[in-house]
Amino acid sequence: MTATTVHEPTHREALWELEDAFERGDLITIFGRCTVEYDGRAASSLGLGRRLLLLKPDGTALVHTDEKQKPVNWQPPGSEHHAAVRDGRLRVRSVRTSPDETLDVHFETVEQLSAMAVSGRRDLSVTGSEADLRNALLDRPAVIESGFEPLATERPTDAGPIDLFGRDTDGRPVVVELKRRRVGPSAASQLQRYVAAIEREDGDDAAVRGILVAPSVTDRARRLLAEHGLEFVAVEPPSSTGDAGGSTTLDTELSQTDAVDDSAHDPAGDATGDDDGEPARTLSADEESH
Amino acid sequence: MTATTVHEPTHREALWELEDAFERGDLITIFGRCTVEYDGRAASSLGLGRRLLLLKPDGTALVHTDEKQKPVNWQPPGSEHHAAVRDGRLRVRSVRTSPDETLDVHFETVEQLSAMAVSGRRDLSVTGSEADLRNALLDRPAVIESGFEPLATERPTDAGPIDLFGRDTDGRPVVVELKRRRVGPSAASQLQRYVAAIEREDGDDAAVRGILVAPSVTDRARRLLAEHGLEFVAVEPPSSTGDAGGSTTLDTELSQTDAVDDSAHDPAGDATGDDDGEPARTLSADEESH
DNA sequence: GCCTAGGTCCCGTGT
DNA sequence: ACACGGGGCCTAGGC
Repeated sequence: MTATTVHEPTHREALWELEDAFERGDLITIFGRCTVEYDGRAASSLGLGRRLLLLKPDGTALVHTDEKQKPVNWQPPGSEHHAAVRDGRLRVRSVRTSPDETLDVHFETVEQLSAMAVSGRRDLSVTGSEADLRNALLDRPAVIESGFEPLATERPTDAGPIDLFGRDTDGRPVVVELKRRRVGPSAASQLQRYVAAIEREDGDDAAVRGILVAPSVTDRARRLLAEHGLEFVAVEPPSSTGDAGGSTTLDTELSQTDAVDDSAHDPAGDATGDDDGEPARTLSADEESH
Repeated sequence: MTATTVHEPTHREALWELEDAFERGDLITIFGRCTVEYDGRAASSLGLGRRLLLLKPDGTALVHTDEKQKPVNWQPPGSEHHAAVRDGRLRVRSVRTSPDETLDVHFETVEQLSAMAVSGRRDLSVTGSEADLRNALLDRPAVIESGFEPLATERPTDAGPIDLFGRDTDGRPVVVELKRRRVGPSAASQLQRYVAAIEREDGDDAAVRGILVAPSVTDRARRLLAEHGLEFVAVEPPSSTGDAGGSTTLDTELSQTDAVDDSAHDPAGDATGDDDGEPARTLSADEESH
């Protein structure tokens, strides 16, 4: 039996169970009527109510209600849990330093307390991240633009690391910013920062191009891109189920790879002139690290 | 008794309990050996292990291990929970649409299943937010700069809403961006976007000033600010316990309000020239919306 | 420890 | 619905 539960314990019984569970490194759930106070980076307080407190052996504390994905109050990993009986209530206090933060949960009554031994893998492999998108594009750089040659990923600049850096067929440097989902103004600004940084650093006469690669872009972001002569290429993230126009299931082979549309990019700079109707291409990311 | 628990139930017993709990709108916890698969905006899978599944009546599903604050897998509010016995395992499936997402948790064995009726307030009042900082500054605009006159908050522009907009003693428009914590490059870019937008819209001859108000700024962000002629004012967020130099406890009265330093801001633009050692001022935000 | 940026971000607010 | 930005964001990766 790896899970022990007590119902309606006295505060003192609950305290004993808690101390034992802390000792064993168990995952602990406490359900009961409680108040919650937090003070640290901000401050908050929560009146009486039935809630679930989750205590992890790594120092995490989570207070959950019946709504929302995020806990109504919490303490990050690395905190220290302490339990005590004060003024007829069970007080569970979770504290950490740098920054100094304290979470206090005062239980008027504990309806249930459980302790469980957790085990097993906790690392999961996620597909569909921006890194997957980057790898897929490294395999098929022509999706960005026919003849695009990748030179570096995460290239450092004064303004931060560039997702993907390369050169176009004319030999002009190209800064590529990747996003796994629809982008807003901040992504446009981010790309603009990087382009400006490369222009300052390389200082070549050749103008630096900036291309935002994402599934789609908001109107405002599109305008901001245009203002700075930046470009946009629509690409669905790998493993996305969403499709724009009866897309086929993801194959390892991308269908119209070299049908990159003959419209030459205009060197003038008022780019982003791709037709709006252009459907986003879907990428697969079967091969890791090629 | 508002919490019911069954230990080591058969899958069929667990299923009955689950259906009842769904019906009652209870908060449910299931602890046992399980695998987890997710497919939707991304995709992931997680091998066998002992974990805690939390199901909320609002459709939220959370899979927690013994580490980290964030669940290892989850489903947002609005999803629909379904339970079934398949291939000798208890399958809990949480599904939502737009975007289409499915979370499957397959329990090989259920060690414990609990259902509890949650109640009580779930809204908490947090102090120390950016809005509190804004209100404090509206009460004491001289903290930003002697003679600064606030004219609008959340003023809309082509680039998005400006936190605080006003005028300096020379009548020049001032864009203020507020941050409750140390800022990096993105905040500098954000401010720059807003300043450019105001310059385009108002189109006055008077140059638009931009001031970033935050507790502190990174080197990179400071350089970016300087490049665009933007300024920085150090202000601690209200209710912060952190102090730079034996700060007093937060009073409603701010101590050296009008000791704003006589160094006139240079109209040239290579600003941000405040001495680095300048200690941040601490604000209180006692009065809401005065 | 700090810095930088991603995230199945979540979440509230406005349109 | 989408859009936009805040968050006690959290978390990972580098330095």
